[in-house]
Amino acid sequence: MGSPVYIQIHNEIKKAIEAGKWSVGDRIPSERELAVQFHVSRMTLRQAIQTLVEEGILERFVGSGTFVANQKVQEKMSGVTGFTDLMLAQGKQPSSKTISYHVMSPSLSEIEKLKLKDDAQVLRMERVRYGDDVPISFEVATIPLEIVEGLSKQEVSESLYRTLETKKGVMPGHAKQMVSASTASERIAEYLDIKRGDAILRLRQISYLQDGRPFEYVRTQYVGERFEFVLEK
Amino acid sequence: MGSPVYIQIHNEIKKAIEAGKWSVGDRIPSERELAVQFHVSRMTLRQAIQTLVEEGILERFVGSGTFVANQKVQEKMSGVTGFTDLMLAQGKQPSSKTISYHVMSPSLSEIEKLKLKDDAQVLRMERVRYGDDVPISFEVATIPLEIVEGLSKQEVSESLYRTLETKKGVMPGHAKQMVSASTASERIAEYLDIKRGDAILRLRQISYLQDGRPFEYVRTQYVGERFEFVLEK
DNA sequence: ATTATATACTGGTATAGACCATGTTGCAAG
DNA sequence: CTTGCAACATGGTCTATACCAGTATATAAT
Repeated sequence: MGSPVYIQIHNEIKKAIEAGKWSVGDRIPSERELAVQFHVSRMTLRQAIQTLVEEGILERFVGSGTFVANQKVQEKMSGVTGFTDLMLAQGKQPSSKTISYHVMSPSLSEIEKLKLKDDAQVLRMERVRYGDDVPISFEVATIPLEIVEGLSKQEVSESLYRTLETKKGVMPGHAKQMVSASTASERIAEYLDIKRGDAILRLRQISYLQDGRPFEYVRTQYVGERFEFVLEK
Repeated sequence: MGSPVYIQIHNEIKKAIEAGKWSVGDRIPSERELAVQFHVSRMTLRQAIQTLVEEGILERFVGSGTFVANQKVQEKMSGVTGFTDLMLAQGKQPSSKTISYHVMSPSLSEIEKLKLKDDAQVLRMERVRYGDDVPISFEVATIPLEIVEGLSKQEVSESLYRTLETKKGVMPGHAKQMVSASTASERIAEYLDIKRGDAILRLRQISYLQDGRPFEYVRTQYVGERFEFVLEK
């Protein structure tokens, strides 16, 4: 396992809570107890708890203990969740067509956004996304090769987020999104079944793992007429 | 005196930065050096640095050092704060021209979004917003009349958020935003000094007070070429 | 039974060391 | 002068321990 011990413990505790070992309001064992259970020092255990507190999953009270907080599930999905869940949440059947799928040397922009080493290779995918068989977006996704090593094309294409959690034990953290507007080029218009010059909502998203490493850079062009981005803040 | 040592150190470093001892981009002494200077262990010193990093005042890079960050005031503002602060945060001089300013009966859409009673009146403003004298957006803002009762036109136009806090003691809470893309109509293109058909980023925003009452409904059309919406999640 | 008090337990702070992976730098080899 | 590499510096992680200030609980005094 590559990740630090406290991240591993963080993940184990999080899973235990999700699995129902403790419910909202329950007190979890004390730091000293957990430190023994996980065979680490209390300071390390505290670091794991700290990250869970920062995520709002746990609450601490001196003298009383550490408790499971009442999760506010809300908007945090908006950025970090993928297209698939987004469509399903709106009752639409998601599908996609892969236009290209190549390993290549990254562009300067990709090197910068993904903080790549000069000699790093990336996987670049172009896809058209559909909701109920209507084209919704054209996207170009770039992923450092080291992230997807050992994963099949299907695993990467279908649901990268879920695959990363399951197979690699790494969890997406935050994401940075830049939204702007433009108009469709001839090529994109063809893919999206619209006319050249029609309105396009552009979304550039850099997704980061919990340790801060960027793992995906996606540039998406949404059909303006068919897509709306909802945010709560 | 009562506060923990790491908070005291936090304050001292923060003051030193504000006093100009280090500027944005400067590297501050290493953790080991500072630990000696402040007569504390490195772990304690790290805790002080940690709080400053969380506040966005410092940035850390392994192998390189710890640096004074260029304050990104940005994102949490993005929704609930107004245009004025948004521009100022990006170092641009905000200004605006009011196109219209009328009290009227609300449209059906406005009644729904602002949860108005049937006989309620609203204030509707149309404005063009500029950053450094370049047109950035055209917006239509609708506010229930009861919210702005007793406020001058200037107070409403200039910075509604600040005025509400100061004069009425109510604080904006969350906001819901819907983002989409379209192209400019003839009228809007003229206001924004672009061509008909140019890309427009549309933002519809409903802002709520902390008690959950909606107090503002704004529809903004941003010039696609001149505006980018940055989000972090 | 109620109230006071002592005790045990909790998370919060702090220490002094250690090792690691990565970034920087200066020196040696070409 | 450039290149490659070794030495060094830096933040990141981790240990084992200690004491503190709050909270909860069992115990003793009323």
